[in-house]
Parts: sequence; C-alpha cells; structure tokens
Amino acid sequence: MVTKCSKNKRSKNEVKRKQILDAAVSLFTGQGYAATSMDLIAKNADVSKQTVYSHFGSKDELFSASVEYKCESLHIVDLSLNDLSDPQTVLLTLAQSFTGFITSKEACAVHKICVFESSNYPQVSEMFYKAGPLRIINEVTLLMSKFHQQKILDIENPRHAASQFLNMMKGELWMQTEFNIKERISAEEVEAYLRDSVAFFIRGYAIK
Amino acid sequence: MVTKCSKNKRSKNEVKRKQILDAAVSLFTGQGYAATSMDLIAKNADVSKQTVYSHFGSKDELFSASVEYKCESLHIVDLSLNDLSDPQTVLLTLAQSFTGFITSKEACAVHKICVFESSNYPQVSEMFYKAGPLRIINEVTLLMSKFHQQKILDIENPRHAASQFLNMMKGELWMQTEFNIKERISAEEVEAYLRDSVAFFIRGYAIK
DNA sequence: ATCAAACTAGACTGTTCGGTCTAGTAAAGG
DNA sequence: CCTTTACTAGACCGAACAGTCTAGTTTGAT
Repeated sequence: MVTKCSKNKRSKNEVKRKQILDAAVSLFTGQGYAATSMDLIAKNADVSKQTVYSHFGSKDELFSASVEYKCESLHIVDLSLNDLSDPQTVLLTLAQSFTGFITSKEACAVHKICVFESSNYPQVSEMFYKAGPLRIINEVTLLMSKFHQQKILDIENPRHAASQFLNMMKGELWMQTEFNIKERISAEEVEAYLRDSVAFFIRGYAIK
Repeated sequence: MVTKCSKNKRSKNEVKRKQILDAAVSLFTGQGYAATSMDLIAKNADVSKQTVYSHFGSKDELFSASVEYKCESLHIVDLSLNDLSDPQTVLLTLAQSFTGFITSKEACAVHKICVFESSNYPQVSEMFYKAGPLRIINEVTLLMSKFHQQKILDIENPRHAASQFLNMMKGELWMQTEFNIKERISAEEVEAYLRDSVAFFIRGYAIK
C-alpha cells in the first residue's frame, strides 16, 4: 500500500531526523551556534554527516529547524484555572510556576541563544518570542480580564497588568540565573519575594 | 627623568591599548566572541596583530579586559535626587531614564554578550552583573528606603520594592528590544505603560 | 530478486582563525 | 651613537570547520 510504504520509509526517516534535531538543540543551546560543529552534531546524533546534510541543507537551516523544534516541545506554564475567587492563591501559584519555568535550564538555554542570535537570525528569535514570552503574556492578559470582569480586582488595562505582574515576578533570581551567578538568592527569600509581590499586586489593583 | 621617561613611553602604550580595547568592545559586542577574529580587531584598531598580543596575551584575556573596560565607561542611570516629596514625578523620571538606558544599543549589546558567555566566562558576566544591574538595584533600594523614612510611601522591604519597580518598568519593550523584534510598541504606548505602572506602584505602597 | 532511496564511513577541499616567528622600523634615554 | 622598547607587516603553522564527494551498505517496496 502506498500509505504503508511511505509510512515505513518515512518512519525511519523521522527517527533519524529527530535524533539530529535533539542533538542539534542540545549542542546549539549548550554552546551556541558558532561553537557547535556539524561533525559533532552528526556524531552525537549517531548519524553520518551526510545524513545531516540530506535532512537539512545547511547549518543555518538546521539551526532554525532545531529552535523551532524545541519551541514546539516547550510546554509553557499551565493556566487552566477555573476558580478565581481567591486571587492570592491563584496568583501565587502562577508566580511560582512561572519563575520555575523561566529559571529552568531548558527555557533559559533557548532564551539565551535566541537573544544572542537575534541579529543574525531575526526570524528565529521572533518565533521564539511569539511561542514563548508573547504567548504567556497573552494568556495572563486573559486572566487579568477575568479578574476584572468578575470584579475580583479592578484592572482597567489587563495587558499592562499582565506585563507588570510577569516582569515583577522575575525578581533578582532570574537575572542571577541569566548571568550564571554563583551565590543566588535563597529559596526562602524567593518565596518571600513572590508572596510580597503578589500581595503588593493585589493591593495595587484592589477594588475600591 | 624617570617619570618623564615612563610617562612618554607609557603614553603611547596607552593610546594603542585603548584603540585595541575600543575595537575589541565594538566587535565583541557587535558579533559575539566566537565570530570575532583577532586579525579584524587588529585591523580595526589600526594596529598590528603582534601589538594586540603584546598587550593582551590571548583572545580570552582581551575579551575579559574589554568587557571590564566597557563596564567602566557605562554611565548608569543618575539617581541624584533630593526632593522626594512628589514620588509620582521622581519615579516617572527614574522609570524613563531606566528604560531609555536598558534599551540603548550599547547597554543591550554588552548585556547580550555577558549573558551568552556566562557559562564560558562566569567571572566576566558576574563583573557586568555587579557593575550594572546590581548597582542600579542597590541605588534604587536606597531611594525606596528614603521614601519610607520620609513617610512618603509605606515600604517595608525596600529591596523587594526596588526589584519590583525596576523589573516592572522593563515591560514589553525591553523584551522586544532583546529579541530584535521589528514591530515594537509605540513610544506613546510605552509612555502610557510607564505612567500606569508608576501610579500602580504608588497605589500599592501608599501610606494607609 | 531487484531496484531505488536512505544511510554510513571517511577522505578531501578550501577557508578561517588563534597564535607564533621573523625581520625590520621608529623613537627615546643614556 | 648605541641600546632598548614598542611597534609594523606579513609570512607561517596547525587545528578546526562547513560542505562535497565517493564508494559501499542497508532496507523496504515492487
């Protein structure tokens, strides 16, 4: 059958392709674009160099494809919340999973390379921006709207509020992660900061 | 005289050294560490390659020295404010100069490379962190303390407040700058965001 | 069984780059 | 005048790398 044929043919094809992409993502995000050689990608993917080139025409192409591939697999903060009546809890939970996510090795590494290569590969960095930060901000904007609609908080401009909230939560920890600083803020201090910030946020947007 | 001797000898020395550092900073921050060749640095500095190597032993050394050099010349946001009685104005001014600074090409380029090379050159990125972000946050912390002391705002934890304030002001603009996004938020929108955020901040820390 | 597509191993090319070396110049102090 | 120090121009070395090519192998559909 045609379907079976193409399936089997492709299935192997896809396996190799994923091996290549996995190796590429890992190396590119770990060492950067320039410092990563095609030979090493092939070796780490357990594949011959020629196969890499038959799947992806050039290093550039592979780079774009691998960032895109990674973006698809990055599962962003989950925002499926129904009961919003207790904003304190809702926002603290959100804050915690958000900071957990943005300081994770994975997210951080992709973020770094996209920012760094943003002048050489604007389309790549834009893709990441849309798949990551922009998506989160849009979802949180929605959440803020709901708070306003349900008269739980008084948020005139939900997008501003979302931006304020998310940026605020980054705190010092995120920068320390970015810069790979040794002595970081303690977990307790982060926790305290998040609590403080959530309380502050609610205070600033409390119903009069 | 000994002094004259060493002065004249050194004076030429210093000129070349600065030429090299200037070229190096410009290239490193513009294209990154790996993509910048020592030959090009020498050429752009109008100096022979050997001279580069006689001033700085290796590419690594030159990189560290040039980031350090750049950090010294980065003049951070000025915070010499005396009259704090009108927090609205004080904070808005601060917010504006802060966002102006962090979205400037210069600051952005150094920031990028320090973040990117933070795993290869942790001491370099740490130096930048301390000379830049950390210094600003410390100064703003001081400002927040003053607001509290003078009973203009009710800020229990000035460091948290400083972190919240600065991060908040980054807004979406900063990320768009980082990612080199084409369609950015308009200047009016940024202005509106800053105003909103300052008002929100003051609301959250108002005296009861 | 056969055929074509996918894959492998590895040699090869041309280039770039970090770093060294050489030979020679400019200048200033003694 | 002589010595020393900084500098220049450019050749040079060895390594790494993107990308190509070849020759042979595996594999799955017909």
